Amino acid sequence: MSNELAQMILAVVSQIPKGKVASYGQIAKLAGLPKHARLVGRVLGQIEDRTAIPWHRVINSQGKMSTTQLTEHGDHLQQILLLSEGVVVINGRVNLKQFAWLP
DNA sequence: GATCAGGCTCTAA
DNA sequence: ATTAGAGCCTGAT
Repeated sequence: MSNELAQMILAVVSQIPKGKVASYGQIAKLAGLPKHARLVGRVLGQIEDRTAIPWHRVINSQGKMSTTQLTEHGDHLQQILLLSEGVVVINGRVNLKQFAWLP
């Protein structure tokens, strides 16, 4: 794993404004890594709970969450976090037209 | 929706 | 150093 790439990716993720979401591919592109969507997912999965990165604002291009994150309460953590910042999540899906982050 | 193939990194041998 | 397998994806069938 290259920390350089991870840092760039995390830097971009950190820039996602509250109440908006971005796709893996979009993050990769903004980080200057056009075809590295999968790497983004990998990096996030690695640091998701160890850092203060808003990983929950990153979803796939179809507006769905890749992993089913469950809390001790048995709820979808990512969904809860998004809802708490005003992003509407329906059936585990986000309305990209409305909440996609447009830099 | 579900499926397929593409493009690229990471890890383990 | 090279090879092979697998992956929290995407865009087009």
